[in-house]
Amino acid sequence: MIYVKVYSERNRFMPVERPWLKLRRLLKAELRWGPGLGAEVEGAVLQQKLATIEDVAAMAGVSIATVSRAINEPTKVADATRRRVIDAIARTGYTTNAMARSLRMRRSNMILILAPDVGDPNFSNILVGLETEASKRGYGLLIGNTQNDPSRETDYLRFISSNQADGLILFTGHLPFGLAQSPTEARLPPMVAVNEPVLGQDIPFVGVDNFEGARVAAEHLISQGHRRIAFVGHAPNREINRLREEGYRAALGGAGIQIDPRLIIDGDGTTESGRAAAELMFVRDALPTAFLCVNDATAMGVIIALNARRYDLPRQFSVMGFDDISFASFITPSLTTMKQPRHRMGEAAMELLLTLLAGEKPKSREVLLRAELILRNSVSRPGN
Amino acid sequence: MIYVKVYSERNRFMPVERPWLKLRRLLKAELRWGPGLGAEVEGAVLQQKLATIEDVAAMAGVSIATVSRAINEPTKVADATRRRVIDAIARTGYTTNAMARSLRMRRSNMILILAPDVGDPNFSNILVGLETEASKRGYGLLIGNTQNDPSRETDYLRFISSNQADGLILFTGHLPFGLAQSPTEARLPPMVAVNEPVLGQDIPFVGVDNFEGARVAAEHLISQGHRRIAFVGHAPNREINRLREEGYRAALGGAGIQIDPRLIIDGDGTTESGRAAAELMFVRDALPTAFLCVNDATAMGVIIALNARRYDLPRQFSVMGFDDISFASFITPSLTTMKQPRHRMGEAAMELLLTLLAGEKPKSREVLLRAELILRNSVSRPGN
DNA sequence: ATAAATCATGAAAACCTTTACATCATCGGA
DNA sequence: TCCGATGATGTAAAGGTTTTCATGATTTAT
Repeated sequence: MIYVKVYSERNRFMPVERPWLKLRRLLKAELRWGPGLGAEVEGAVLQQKLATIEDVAAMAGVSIATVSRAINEPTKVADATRRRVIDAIARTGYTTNAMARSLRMRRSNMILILAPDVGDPNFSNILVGLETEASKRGYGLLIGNTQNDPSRETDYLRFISSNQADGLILFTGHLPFGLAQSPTEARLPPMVAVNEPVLGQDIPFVGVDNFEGARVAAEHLISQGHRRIAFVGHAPNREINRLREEGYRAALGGAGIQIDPRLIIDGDGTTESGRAAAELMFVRDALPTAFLCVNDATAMGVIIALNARRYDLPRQFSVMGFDDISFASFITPSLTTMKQPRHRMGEAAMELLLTLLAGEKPKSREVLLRAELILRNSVSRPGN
Repeated sequence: MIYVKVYSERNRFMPVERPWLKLRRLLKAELRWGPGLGAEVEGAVLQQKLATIEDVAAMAGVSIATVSRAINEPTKVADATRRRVIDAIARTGYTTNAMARSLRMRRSNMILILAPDVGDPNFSNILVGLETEASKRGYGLLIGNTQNDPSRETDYLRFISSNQADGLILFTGHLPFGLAQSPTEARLPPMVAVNEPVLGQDIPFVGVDNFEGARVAAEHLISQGHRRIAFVGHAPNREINRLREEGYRAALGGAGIQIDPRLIIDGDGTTESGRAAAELMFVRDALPTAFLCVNDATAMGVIIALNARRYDLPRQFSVMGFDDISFASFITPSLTTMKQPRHRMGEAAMELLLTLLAGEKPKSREVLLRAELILRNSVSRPGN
């Protein structure tokens, strides 16, 4: 059904002659550039108003269509003409108005980044990778800090729905609230989840292989001779924690080590949870020789607790983290950990999103990068 | 002078009748919405094409001008009409196309952030403040990572010159290369420098009062009884270092303490420079009782060096930093330092920029916030 | 009762591009 | 010599807003 407006008779206005509007348009060029531009070429950039494609066209003596082509499809214009246009562009200091272009092309060359906490150093390093790849391909980055607030998530989606952004990078681990209700995926904007996958939805994902990384970490401890290895950060409803714990279990299982359930300790990934976990070990009186922590923050908590109890690390206890956050190397003892390739994660995620955006089929909708074992001083052979 | 195009006779084309173009426009609404929208209201959002203001107008039975007014100046339309429009907006799922709006309004409600290193945690915390204030005022943030590369700086300026961003927040401490040559400030886009001022140019600035902060820090050490206080991070051509050293000198001068020039040590603010500085002290054999460091990274270097030499901190040496970076509390001993109000800096900078953007006169073109003394465990009375 | 001010609304311009369609010139081949 | 293909370029139509000016109707002031 088409909605048709029916005007009442009294409302059917007749257009009025307003010749000055036309006149204004004709005078525009002069109003803009003022007299003397031709002579004072250098002065062009001094004008307050920006040059438009029309100014360039007039100066080069061609139509605006030709100017546009000279810029966007240079092969389609004759050499001599192109030179004139380029010259005119230089003289006027013309820059394409991105708004007009976006309006016409229906794409903005902008990507919206939705992150729960922009201040998180883990995030900001990935951001650098995202930025590298985006700017290489001529895309700009728009950042949205949601603080896990659904209303802020919805709010930021306006950039998508208002055409201000073409695609979406998700750090939040869940669909933004405004999109969550959509029954099918068909209407979702192009997006890629990074760092944390979106569960239950088939959203393209770029992240680190947490299972494999944790397995490598645990195997390193085993290779050093540890048998009683605690896992700090049990949280089965958090995907990252769950996968890392799986990796830990796989490694121990592979080495034929029975896991003492008292060595699996809850933790939400904060430094404080690590500290509490270590204390709990002493209460339980079921001490391990090594702590494999779900992340570096947790590991730092463990180390702080052990230091406070005056243990000599790593002689009496080994500790491993995961992430390689920036101060992992500064704590005493410096932390042996699994390094996340954050820069590459960012690049890979942006690459995947831009592929999607171009309408091409990506090689794979899930990219898992390997974490790298970083050897420092928080791990040694047990029982010295 | 107006550039006038003179067409040769052969080029004066006559427009051709192409009635289908008109037809296409007339059919647009139906093509877009398909049949049955009226009946299937909930289905409106399911259409691929987004609703435009015209669709809303048709559905509400008013002109697009009235729809625009109902949205932007609600008081200017009659109550009954406004309700109809709002209803139609809800039914179509209409969102204003930001590109069209920006094109027309000549402003994008976007702010470009130019930072040398987006991954720097110091930066990212300020960013959170910027974001808070910006999103409160309906502005979006566009980030540009320049890595101090002039060509990247110039490149990012395209967002300004193409109207994709209305204003600029500068973290770089200098004008972006593309703007640097401009002889007068008149042509600079609205911008605010944050964290580091732009020297030699009258650019509005928001930062911390480095002089005052360093003075408070030094006075704290003096109040603990220290007299031989080293300053680590002498670098007179860096504004921040210079000011903090001035504050240190002012405090010592105020307390009547002669400064031993051997206690002033070069440093570029890196952890490594702190470590080297501490080593140098031992070489010079002119040991202080306390180290006032130009920033926390330097202080960490000093602490690492002293720990490595098996000194007992803070009993044998006190160390103070500046910044309160996130791991200042995790190193042993935890670092007494001056906390930068980063969140507030971000907010204040954005507030200042938006004031400028609104064409209003700001209260002050320079905002200096006070750093806060954070007492931890790296400072004690000397000579125990 | 009439003139003047106010109110609600519409038509069309303006913002600045890109691009579909059209035109003319030129060149190569028959 | 003529015809078709190709190449260079122009015209005008989108693209979706906001806003100026105009119009009648209604209210207020005289």
